[in-house]
Amino acid sequence: MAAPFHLTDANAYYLGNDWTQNVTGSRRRVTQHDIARMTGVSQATVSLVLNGRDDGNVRIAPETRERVLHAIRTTGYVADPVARRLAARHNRILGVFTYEPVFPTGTGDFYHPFLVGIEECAERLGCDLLLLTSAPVSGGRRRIFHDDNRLRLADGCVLLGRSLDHDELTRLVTEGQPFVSVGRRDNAGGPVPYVGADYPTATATVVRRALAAGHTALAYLGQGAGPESHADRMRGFRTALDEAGHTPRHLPTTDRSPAELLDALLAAGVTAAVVEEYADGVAIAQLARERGLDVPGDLSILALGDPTRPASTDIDFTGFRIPRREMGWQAVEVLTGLLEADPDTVPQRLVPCQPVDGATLAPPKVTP
Amino acid sequence: MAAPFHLTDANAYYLGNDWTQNVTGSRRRVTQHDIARMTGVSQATVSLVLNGRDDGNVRIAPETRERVLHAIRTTGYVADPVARRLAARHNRILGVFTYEPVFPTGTGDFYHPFLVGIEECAERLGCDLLLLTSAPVSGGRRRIFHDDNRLRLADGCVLLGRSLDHDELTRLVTEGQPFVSVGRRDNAGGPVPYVGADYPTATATVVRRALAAGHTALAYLGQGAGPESHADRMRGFRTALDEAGHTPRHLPTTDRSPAELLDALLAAGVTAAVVEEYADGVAIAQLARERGLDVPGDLSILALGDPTRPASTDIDFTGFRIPRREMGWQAVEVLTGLLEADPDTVPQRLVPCQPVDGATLAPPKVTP
DNA sequence: TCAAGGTGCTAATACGAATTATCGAGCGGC
DNA sequence: GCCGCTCGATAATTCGTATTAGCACCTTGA
Repeated sequence: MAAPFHLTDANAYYLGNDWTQNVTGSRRRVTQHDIARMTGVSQATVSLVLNGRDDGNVRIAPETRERVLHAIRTTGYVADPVARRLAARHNRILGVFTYEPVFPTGTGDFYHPFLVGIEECAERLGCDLLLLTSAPVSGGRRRIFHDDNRLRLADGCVLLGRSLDHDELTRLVTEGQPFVSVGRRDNAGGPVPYVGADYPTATATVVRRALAAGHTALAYLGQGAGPESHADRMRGFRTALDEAGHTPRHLPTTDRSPAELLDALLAAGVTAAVVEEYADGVAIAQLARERGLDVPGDLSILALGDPTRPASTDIDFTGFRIPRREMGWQAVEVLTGLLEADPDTVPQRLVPCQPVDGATLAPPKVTP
Repeated sequence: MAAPFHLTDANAYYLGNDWTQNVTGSRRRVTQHDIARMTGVSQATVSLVLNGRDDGNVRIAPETRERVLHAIRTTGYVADPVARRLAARHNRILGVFTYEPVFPTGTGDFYHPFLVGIEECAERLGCDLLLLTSAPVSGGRRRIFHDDNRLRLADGCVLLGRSLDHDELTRLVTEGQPFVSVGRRDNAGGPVPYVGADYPTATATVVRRALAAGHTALAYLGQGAGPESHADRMRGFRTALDEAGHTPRHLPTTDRSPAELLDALLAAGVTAAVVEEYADGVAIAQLARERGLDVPGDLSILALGDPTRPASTDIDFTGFRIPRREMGWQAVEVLTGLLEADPDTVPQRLVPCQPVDGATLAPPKVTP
């Protein structure tokens, strides 16, 4: 296969075929130079007019300005963003990098809400979004850094992903690449600008609700370690229980079937299960009901966030919602703040999660 | 200012930290010029080595090549994609323009499947995607052309939208902007490269199934005109009925309530309704059932494509599925084909729709 | 010994816009 | 008539890479 896109003067662009050549037969786009020649001024003047410069050092006669603007209007000239970026070092384009496809096919469309927020904010700020889809996959995930990395085409970059690669993060920090991480937020060769969900607070709040309902035997189901998102939930869980003077129990889920987990819960006399992974909550709840248990009567189940894996259920879990759209929005805010070196921008943010009332929390039954 | 490894109070450190400066304190990246000075060669040589040029006109001594490569490796030099693009006049970036937000919040997420296909193909081809989100809204929709249009950053552009603006399309053609329209496909000041769904064939197939089931009184519900997607369906409908020698009936939906439509259908003795708009099918079916009619026993309903407006129902309509993902994929293929001026690329394509068996088609009851 | 040919590299320039130092013209004041 | 000043615009340079013409040097061969 011939290398696609190898466009030199020898082929597409300049050869002019029916499909990419314009009606006048010319193959070059209009440049500032063209405008300049048309209006009898210099390229510099065109640039100055375009940028509305009219300060102390630079003055353009209104008449000239009008002539130039008119030519621009009639030719439909638009500045080449690439040249602009090279010369001015910015182009109001924001990169978006994910470690998985941005538009996943699965139902558990994890990135979508983030993108909604990112797009909303970008649109409001007049920025375009560059999806770094070309990053080659190696070792099962996309890599930011490779031989033809186009990150720098954008002014800065939003990183989306449940597990960002630590080394790549480090390299970004080291190279001074402006970026914001959505989710991941530990240091990597320096402080990392991030927008995360406030899992500790949200988890603690949920746990306190369970405590208020009368539960004393609560267990945390999940890893409780590894990614910050997990460790943070566990931390919130611990905090709330410690406050109340109850023992925090931890039931690791790795390599255990829902049945084993449920058995373990019941054997330990747990009345409220706090599940890290939504899908685990679904499995446990279904199994419990199949066994004739009442959820939440016999067992309350609290879900720490929306599904990240596809999980279909009609159960309305009590817990919280991860503010993904809001996080996307704020990520763009942080990024543009960094780019403008705005001292008022807080570059590390935790966004509160939204509590979900749901129907899986009830006071524990009093053991006879 | 060295980055501390342990932060007791991270916030204290944030103040005054330059978040876009790299660790060495220098803001400048390594350039080919730097490499050249380090190795005692010229910038041109570095470029030649980097591009692996070693043909008739250009020769580099293996020893020199190694020296340069070594310097590149130790400095971690990466070519600036911006400068590269400026010189090469292409950048493997494909623009994606939609007339509505790319990531709609509504449930009827119309663009998503297209985007999935577009991204898949772009990833395979090593292209990045530029979402033209900064297009300002005027007159209720986004405009491609405006004073700070960034379309030209991309090599070419995929146009998504149920109703592309004819004038803007014309301008794209006139200016010789490489683009592909997904959906719309009439000429606009010249032939328009497009990827569309094969509505005529799909509709005719559905109608033939109804005919095979014994229906003879079929009616087309919908505009049947206007956007090509509507006109095409109508055409397929007509073709299949003409073939079979039955009268094609048309029931325009504009300004008519579902009740009126159902009344009209029944009054005309129609046994199978072929609905242009999924949502109309839902409304009619529900109403019919409320009135005690059996769907499909008393009335078969055939849906010509997936919902474009949000419509929730548990009815499993017989009809066809629009191959949106496939269309997105092929749009990228066409676009890159145009860019490469590949003579083998067919720049106007109709993709077959996937038949859906469903449960809303049954033989008509024999009238006593 | 001199032309022919090959080898290895560089100087110069293009790409398109942004920016700065500078220049000429016009004008008023003394 | 000259200085100083403002106004209006331009030439020249920058950004980092790609490309091409051509130069200097070497080796052959006759």
